Amino acid sequence: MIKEDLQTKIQGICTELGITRGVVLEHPQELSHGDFATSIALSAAKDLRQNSKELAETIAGKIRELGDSRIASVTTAGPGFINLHLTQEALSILLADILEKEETYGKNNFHSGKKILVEHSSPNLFKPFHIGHLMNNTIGEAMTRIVKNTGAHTTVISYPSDISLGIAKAIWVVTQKGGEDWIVKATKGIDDIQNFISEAGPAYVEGTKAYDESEQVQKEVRAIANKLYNKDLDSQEYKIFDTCKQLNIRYFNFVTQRLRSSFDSFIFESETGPIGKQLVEENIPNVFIQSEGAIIFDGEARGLHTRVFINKDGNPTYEAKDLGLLSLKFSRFNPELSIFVTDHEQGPYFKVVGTAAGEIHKEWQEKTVHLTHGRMTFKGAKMSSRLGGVPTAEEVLNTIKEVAKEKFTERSIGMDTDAFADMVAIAALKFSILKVAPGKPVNFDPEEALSFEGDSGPYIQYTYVRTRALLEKGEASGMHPQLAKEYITTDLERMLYRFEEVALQAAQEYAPHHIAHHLLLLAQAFNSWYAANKVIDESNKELSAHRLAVTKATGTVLKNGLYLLGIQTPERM
RNA sequence: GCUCUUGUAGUUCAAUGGAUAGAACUACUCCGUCCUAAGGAGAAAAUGUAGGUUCGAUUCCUGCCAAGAGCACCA
Repeated sequence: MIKEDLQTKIQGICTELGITRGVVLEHPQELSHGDFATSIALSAAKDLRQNSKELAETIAGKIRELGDSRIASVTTAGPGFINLHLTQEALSILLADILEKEETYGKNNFHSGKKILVEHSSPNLFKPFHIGHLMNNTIGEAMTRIVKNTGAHTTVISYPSDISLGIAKAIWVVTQKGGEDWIVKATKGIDDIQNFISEAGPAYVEGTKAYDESEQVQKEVRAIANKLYNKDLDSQEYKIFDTCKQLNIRYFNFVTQRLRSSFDSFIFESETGPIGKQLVEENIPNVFIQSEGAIIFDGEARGLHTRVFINKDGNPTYEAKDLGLLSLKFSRFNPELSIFVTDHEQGPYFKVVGTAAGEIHKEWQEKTVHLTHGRMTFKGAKMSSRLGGVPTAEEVLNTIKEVAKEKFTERSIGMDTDAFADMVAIAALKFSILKVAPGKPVNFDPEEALSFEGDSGPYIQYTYVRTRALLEKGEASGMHPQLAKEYITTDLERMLYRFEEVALQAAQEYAPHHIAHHLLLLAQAFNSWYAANKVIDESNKELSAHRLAVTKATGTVLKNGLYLLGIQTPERM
């Protein structure tokens, strides 16, 4: 990467001058200041007891002496900034690199060869996949792709909750309705997962209500829960549970596929309890201690808060189950880095669990990275839900899709409108999540995301489509993308090569929004350039060929960038 | 109460301690165009508050104010 290369060279010069600080090269906000800039002279001036302006001039002189053919000019500015301008030849080489690599452009080897495990989208089976999961999936999928882009071998898993009192309640409802017979009816006797979910979705809520209202129901539900926990495979209830579980998993796969994400494996909550419990018991009293009849981790003694791992009844709590999950992750997949994504609210909770885990196996804590995302809040309660005000993922997607469809009928595109509307709807939603820095709450304004204007996924898709249309038109006129030997560089060309750096930064900081932000800047630069320059000009074929090459490079970067965000690129819209 | 997170244009978001705090939406002025106007150009608008560290602070530290979250057998 040109940035790293130049940085190393300048670092060498600075070290010779006795500067001990690390040189940081950045892109000045103002493009006219140059392609790269460093403020090393400003920060080092005091150490060396020198005037910062003079020091900047000294360093600039040494950089000029390097005679690097990529550097057009080295200037100093203000109190001691050093600005570098790249030569047109250097930019040409960078552009040619994009054109040559195409879909592989933007890859790096930051995690080359490493085994990385990612867990996200963990659903509560029997509860609908809701708006929160949509957010979790979007971030998890983007991080997976970004990490894969660094050369890692990734394995993606999900951790479905398949056992709880709540699930026993849902099974009770299904049993009341007629058990297996009802399931067959609800699925219309075939594999209609969607219909099953819309029929069975309310069961969870109904079960909770019935449970709260009747002691008899409570007794029956507990009996069911026992059968589930004890894996009473021959019981009617367990069979119903198993059928429902399989259908729910099918549904989960169905929804996540619609979102363009897939999973290599699952670890179920029902697997983690016994393992977690055993781990806790094996580590008394060095990690866990008895307190008030329960087994706890004394977080307060470590500056955190205390949590119960095994309750008075001797059952593992969520804490112990998460410990079991960690254990399974490392024993099954042996990752060098394990990433998982949850709601931001679980941050303090996992800090405690992580600390406890670290006292059992250091690597469990050291190799685990917890990414969190904020809650999604709504502006305007446009999307209703039968489930206590929390819209399901499908309700959200379908609402956006409908609006997208209306837009397309205006345009009348000659292709499958339905699939197409889905693609754009998902882009709008995902982008509105991913343009925000991680960990912050997302204020989702359906109107804004649906407007498809400004900072949006569809805006970038549209820009990409524009590049495709130009290239097609060029081909039709017999003009092929070809960089000119000499040309006047534009801001657009100077932005394209930065994508490599951005993709790396996103991986290093676990921050997909850097990519989203860069794509917006690039799309804007391209659209300005497009408005100011006629790309296909029959009277100047050489210039047209060059501009087509720049267009092609832009399209490549936009496409690769959207891919890393988990967003599809249409060829026409 | 204790702990943590967050306060940036009217709104939604950016900004590894650097140059004139960058976009988008909205309101305002233009471009009906010829390669896709889901576009482009222009003008207006912001760092919660009081200190501190620094050549330089939206960024680091402290107090205050405001919002959100977590804090014992739920998940």
